[in-house]
Amino acid sequence: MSNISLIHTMPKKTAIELKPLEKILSLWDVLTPDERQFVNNNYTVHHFKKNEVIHHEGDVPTHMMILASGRVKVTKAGVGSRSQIIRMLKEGEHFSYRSIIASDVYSTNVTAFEDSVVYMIKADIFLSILRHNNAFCYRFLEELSTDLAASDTRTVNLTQKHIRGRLAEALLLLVKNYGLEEDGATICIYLSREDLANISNMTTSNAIRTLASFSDEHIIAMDGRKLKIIDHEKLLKISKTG
Amino acid sequence: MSNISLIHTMPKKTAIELKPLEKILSLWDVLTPDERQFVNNNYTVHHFKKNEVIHHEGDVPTHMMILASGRVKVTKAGVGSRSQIIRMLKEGEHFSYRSIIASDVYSTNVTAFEDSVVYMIKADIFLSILRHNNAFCYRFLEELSTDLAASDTRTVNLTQKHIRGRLAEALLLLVKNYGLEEDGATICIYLSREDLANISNMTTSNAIRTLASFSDEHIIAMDGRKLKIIDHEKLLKISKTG
DNA sequence: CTAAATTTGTGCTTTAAAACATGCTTGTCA
DNA sequence: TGACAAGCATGTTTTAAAGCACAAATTTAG
Repeated sequence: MSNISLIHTMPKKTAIELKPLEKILSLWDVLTPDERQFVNNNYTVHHFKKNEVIHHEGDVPTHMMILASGRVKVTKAGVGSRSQIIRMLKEGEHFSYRSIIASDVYSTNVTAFEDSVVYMIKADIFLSILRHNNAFCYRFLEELSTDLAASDTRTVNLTQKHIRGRLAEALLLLVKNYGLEEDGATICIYLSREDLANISNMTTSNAIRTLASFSDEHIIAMDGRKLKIIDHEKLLKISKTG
Repeated sequence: MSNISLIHTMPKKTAIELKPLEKILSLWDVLTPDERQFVNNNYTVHHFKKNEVIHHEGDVPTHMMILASGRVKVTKAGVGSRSQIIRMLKEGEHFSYRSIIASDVYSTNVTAFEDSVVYMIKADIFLSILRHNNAFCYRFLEELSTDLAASDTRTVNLTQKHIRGRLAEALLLLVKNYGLEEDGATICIYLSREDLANISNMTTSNAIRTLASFSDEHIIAMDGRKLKIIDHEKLLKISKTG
C-alpha cells in the first residue's frame, strides 16, 4: 500500500473524497489476491487541473489510467483546428489502455475539464495481468466490443443527422452518461457551448443557435451552462428523425 | 472433420479453391490441439450469392463467422434510406463476433458483394474458447483495439473532410485493403459508384462527379468500375488536406 | 434476344451549415 | 479598477453538398 502515502500528501479536502483504487476499479473483483497486492504496490496518483492535458495524440503510451475523481474528455484532432470529442469519462472509468493493447501510440488526446485525479498503472504490469488472468482480459474484450459498436453508431449519427438531431443526441448522451440533478431535469454536467459543439460536430455558433431554438420550443431551458431537459420525448424524437 | 463432406457437395470449381478452416483462420495457431479438433468438428459451411445478406442489424447473433472466400461489406443503416459502409472484408477475415462478446444484437448488416463462402462457428463454442484460452482472447482484444481506433479515426475523417478528401481516403483504403493488380495501379476490387459513395459518406452523384474530377486531373484513370491510381502522392495529399 | 431495370453521367436548383462580422456579457488578473 | 480575454449571442453572406431531373449506357431477366 505504498502509494496511499501519496494520497496523504494531498490537501485534506481532496484526500477525504478520494476513493482508493480497490473501490474505484470496476475490474478489481476479477483480480487474484496476488494481483491485487501487486497493483496496489504499483500504482501512482496524479492530479490534473481543469483544462490540463493528461496525454497527447501520438505519444507513446506508458500507463493504463483510471479516473479516480473529476471528469475528462477524450478528443481527436480533425482537419484544421477543429477537434472532435470522442468520449467523456466519469469517476471510475478507465482509459488509455487501448493503445497499449494495440501496441500503438495514443490515438486520442485526453484532457481534464474539471480538476481530476488519475490513478496510473504501468503498461507492462497491465499487460502482464491481461496475459495471465483470462477473466480480466475478457472484461476488456467486452468493454471494447461495446465501445466499438458505440463508435460505429456515432459515425453514422454524426455524418447523417442534421444539426438539430446531432445536438439532441448529444444532450441525451450527456444525460445517460452523467445523469440528472435532484430536480430530475438539470443535466449533471456544465459544458461550454464549444465543447457541446465538439461533441455534436458543429460550429460553436450553430450549437448556440440550436440550443436557443430548443429553448424557444420549450424542449430545454437554459441558465448559462446549466441545461434542463423539459421535453425528453421531443428530444428523443428530434434525435431520431433528424 | 465431419464438415469437409459438406464442402464436397459443392460444385467442383468452388471446392477446389476453398481453403479449409485451419488454413484460413489466422487464429488457428493459438488454439490447443483439443480446441482445434473441437472447432473442426463443429463448424459449418455456408454459401452466399452476390448481394445476399449474411445477417441483419438487430438480429440475435448465433455464430462467429470467417470469410473463406469472396468479399463482404459491413454496413449500418442511417437516416432514411442511406446506408453507410463501415468495413469491407476479404478472405480470411472474421466477423460477427463483436455482438456475441458484447451480448448484444448485431449492430451491423453484412452483405456479400461477391459470391462468398462463410465458415460459421457456434457462438457458445466461440465463447467457451475465449474464456479458456487466454492467447485466443488476447488476439481478439488486439483486433478490437485496432478496430476501435480505426472507427474513431473514420468518424473524424468522415465528419470533417470535404468530399474530395473523403473519396481520396476511400480509394486509398481500398488499395490498402485489397491491393493492386499486377499493373501496380488498378485497385483489386470493382465497386459500384453507389458503394463507393456509401464508403465515403456522400451521394452517388457526388461520387461520380468527384471521380470524374480526379480522372480529369489525371489522379486516377477509369474504365467502368475498374479504377487505376495514377498519382498516388496527389491522392494522399488530397486525403490529408481535406 | 429483346424489354425492363439498374447504373452511370451531367446539368441545374436548393439548402443546410460554415464562415464571417459584430456587439454584449462575464470573468480575471495586473 | 479597468482593460483584456473568453465566452455567449445573433445577423448576414457564402459555399459545399444534397436534391432533383433526365439522358445514355450497361446489366439482368423473362
